[in-house]
Amino acid sequence: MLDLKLITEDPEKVKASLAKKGCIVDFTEIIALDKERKKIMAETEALKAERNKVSAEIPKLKKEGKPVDGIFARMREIGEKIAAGDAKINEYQTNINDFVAKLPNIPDDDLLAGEKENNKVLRVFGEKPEFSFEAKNHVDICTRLGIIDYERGVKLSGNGYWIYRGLGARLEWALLNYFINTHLADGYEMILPPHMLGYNCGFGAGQFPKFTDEVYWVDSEDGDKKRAKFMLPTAETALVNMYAGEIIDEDKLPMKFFAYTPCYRKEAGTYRAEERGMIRGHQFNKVEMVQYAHPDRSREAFEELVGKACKLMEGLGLHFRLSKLAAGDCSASMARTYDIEVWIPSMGIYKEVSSVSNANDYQARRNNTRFRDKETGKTRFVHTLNGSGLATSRVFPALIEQYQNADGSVTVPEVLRPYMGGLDLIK
RNA sequence: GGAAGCGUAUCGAAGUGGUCAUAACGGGCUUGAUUGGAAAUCAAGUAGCCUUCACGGGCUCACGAGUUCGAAUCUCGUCGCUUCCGCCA
Repeated sequence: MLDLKLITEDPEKVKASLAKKGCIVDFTEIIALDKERKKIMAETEALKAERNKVSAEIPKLKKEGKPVDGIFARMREIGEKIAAGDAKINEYQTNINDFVAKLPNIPDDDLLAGEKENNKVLRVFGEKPEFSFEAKNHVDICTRLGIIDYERGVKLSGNGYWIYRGLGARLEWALLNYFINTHLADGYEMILPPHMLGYNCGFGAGQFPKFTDEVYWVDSEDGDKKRAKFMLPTAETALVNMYAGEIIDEDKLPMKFFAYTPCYRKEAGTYRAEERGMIRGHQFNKVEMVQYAHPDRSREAFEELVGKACKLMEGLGLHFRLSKLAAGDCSASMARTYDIEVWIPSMGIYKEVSSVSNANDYQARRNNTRFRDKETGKTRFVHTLNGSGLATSRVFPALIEQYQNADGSVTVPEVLRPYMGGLDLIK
């Protein structure tokens, strides 16, 4: 959520910033509405002040036995005016809120405008693996090894679901454990949040109202979405709302968390045929990192999260790259996003395994997460940052393909072997 | 799922239509006094939001609606908590 003050004070600047994200808005109406709202508010509050004053005098007059009937008539009139004024203010406020809630975040100044084509590769890690044999895709390899059961996954839940089994399940679990242990070593607090969340979480994270149709809803028998629960599409949605409405001690910042959860997404629409296997599913595993940072130090927090995600990938020895996203390719809530993309040999492209973002105060404003500034004693909004660390659903196939051998076996990356009882080869 | 009770500041809690919202009373915390230092004691201070150039004004007693000249207080709805009962991987 943007600060309305920012808009009323310098609408042209906000307009230009949002345009970088491809969001074209006109603020003239909303500014006029806000002005009118303030005017009515001033009038209504003057009436309230009068009512409060007179109300305080009534018991005194009654005690003295003076007549109060005339006062009552006047007060009734004031009461009606106040009710009308409040209704008007509410109506305007609701309209303003709805408008502002739909605006995306302002991108950081250094971002290029435009979409994907303006993303910039910052760094490439490792090299594209060369195969002296005909390399296979991960679906064929996994099926042959019996470590992913795509067909029976579909039998259970339909298209977009698969079953990890045997060494596949263990490899998946090894990845997650490797991520978890790394975060623990870095001093992050481990969180296992509920997987079903209330509407307010989706709103606070900035995903609703835009994406209400792209998550799975449960327990909505009366059809009221505000009361139903949805399956979290990422642990960020939970982590970023843990302190909603609270005022945090400045000493506690930065707060660093990570959570493992499956992520549930509708991913509606048809995908290109090449997105086979586990590249895009309705349920995938992810370890998510979140930081609550002091606004003056959130850029450092951002760099830390990017560094951590890269370190995890480097540890696995995979070929990948780090990109800085153009303004229009960042998600709506985010001021800045770097993507980590892994090379999928069979597809000949890089696929996202981690997205690290700084929301600045956008999410904190939506869910009212503040801290008390020690120097001024005033409250300020925190900055929230998140990053995958990492999502397995792309790492797994990349690993299978990049580590495949001529005989169809797959070498287990060294860093994962301790988590798999020392196993070095899946065959 | 059923029944009852409850929701007031940092915590416990008083207030049952106006003179009780910076909010009684008590605890905690901060500062000061006292002390060699501490404990104990004493004193002072311990919301957030909106609005205004400012002085000031307004709002908030879980949330929302209603009754009333006036609501923390009465009525209804929603949410949450506690206890008891039922069910249960």
